[in-house]
Amino acid sequence: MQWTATNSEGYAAPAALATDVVVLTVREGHLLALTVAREADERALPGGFVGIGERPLDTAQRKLHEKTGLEAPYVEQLGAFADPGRDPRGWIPSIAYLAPVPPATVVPDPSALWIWARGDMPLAFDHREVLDAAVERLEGKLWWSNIMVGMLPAAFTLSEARRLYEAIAQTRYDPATFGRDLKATGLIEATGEQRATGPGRPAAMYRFTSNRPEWGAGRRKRIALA
Amino acid sequence: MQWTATNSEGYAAPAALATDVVVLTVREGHLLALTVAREADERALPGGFVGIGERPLDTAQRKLHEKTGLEAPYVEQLGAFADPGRDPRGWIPSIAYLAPVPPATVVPDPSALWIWARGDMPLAFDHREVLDAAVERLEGKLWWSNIMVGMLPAAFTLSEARRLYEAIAQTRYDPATFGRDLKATGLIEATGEQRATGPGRPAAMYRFTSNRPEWGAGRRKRIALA
DNA sequence: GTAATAGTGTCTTTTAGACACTATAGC
DNA sequence: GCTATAGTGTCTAAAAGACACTATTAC
Repeated sequence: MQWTATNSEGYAAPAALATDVVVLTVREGHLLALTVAREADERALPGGFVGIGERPLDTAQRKLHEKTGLEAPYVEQLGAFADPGRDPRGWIPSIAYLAPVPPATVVPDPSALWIWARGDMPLAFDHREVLDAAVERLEGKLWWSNIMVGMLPAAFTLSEARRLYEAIAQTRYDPATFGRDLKATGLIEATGEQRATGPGRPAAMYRFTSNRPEWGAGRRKRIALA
Repeated sequence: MQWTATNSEGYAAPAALATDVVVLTVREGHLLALTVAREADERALPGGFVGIGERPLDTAQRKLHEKTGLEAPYVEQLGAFADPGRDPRGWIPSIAYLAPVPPATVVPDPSALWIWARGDMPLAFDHREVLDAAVERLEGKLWWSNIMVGMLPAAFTLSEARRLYEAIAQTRYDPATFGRDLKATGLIEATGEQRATGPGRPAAMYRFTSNRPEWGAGRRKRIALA
């Protein structure tokens, strides 16, 4: 039995408006996406229904907070997914969001599971399509925007950034060139702090200058082809 | 009085799902957007409601056909606009689409009016925001994708293409460099035909190799800053 | 001292911009 | 011939990649 809705003008209306959040991070060189259990052997992206009078972005941020405890990170809209049949419960368009989060993020939800974002694990609804779009968006904006402001800690070293960028672009960057080019985007600044972890010269720390979606000066970087 | 809807589970639901289409073209060096009359002194982007069981992209293409008689051109999703209050009629999320069309396009609708896309004419709903997003998308993808396949005729000369690219990027391109770089995207091919218009050597004709959204090899091109 | 990580300088390759030059048309 | 548009070749400038070298830490 499907959910249905009729509006006050007498026409069929969507049964609800959903949001889905693609929470991405990198661990051990792999790009991971957060999934939650749905039914037997079926996993889905975290998400929920938009309440009446609620901004869909707020719904997405609320869901992100519930799942990860994270407050601030970067969230950007990926697009609408609204083809008929995408949700077996009825006519439920979904607005998908992309939220990169730091590798250290702990997810309290016991049903949560990080999966390989580039794998082929089947997902509920049209969530595989949504996830693929999210990966493509992250790759495409990597060197052109501050999209990584959500995945890097508030202050980070260039080595730390380089490891994340390498995992996303699926390539290796020369440390010297990487630092030069990331600074050249104009999106980061030195904090003045330093951090030493074990042996070796302490590394200078940097931060992104903005949390809101911004475009950088842009350098072209090679992304490994599938 | 606002439209409302309640679903079969007893919860408030969106009153409808809309699509809005940003139809863009270039005339006399200016980027233009198609608007239609709505109420007294108020203009809006063309659009309409998604029917139950209909793909929103099909709704957008249907509306494009009704307004311009155009069948094939490139249509890509811009995103969802669904903040509360965007439509005075009630809770009506909209999925916006971007459709570049050829300069020669004739719009049969007598209420249709081309406005300067970069102007500041106020529009109904949140359509100014939608239009601004469309312009930014077109600028951003200009040199990286086949997004111009909709705005150029099926076969075009490099000069013809250059004039459109210049209007969108708001800059001047060296004819030699322009041709070299457009070919280098790998997105166009020679048709083998030639066309002479008045004096001067006849120009070779080219076409895009695909009508579906594609990414090119990509060259960086400067976009004039606002 | 050695090993490990961070950071600088600079040479080479690739890409983009500028512009002189050639080609083919109408008149 | 002259003018107008199309197209080629090549020099220069800017950006990206490679890599040698220096710097600062733990041990």
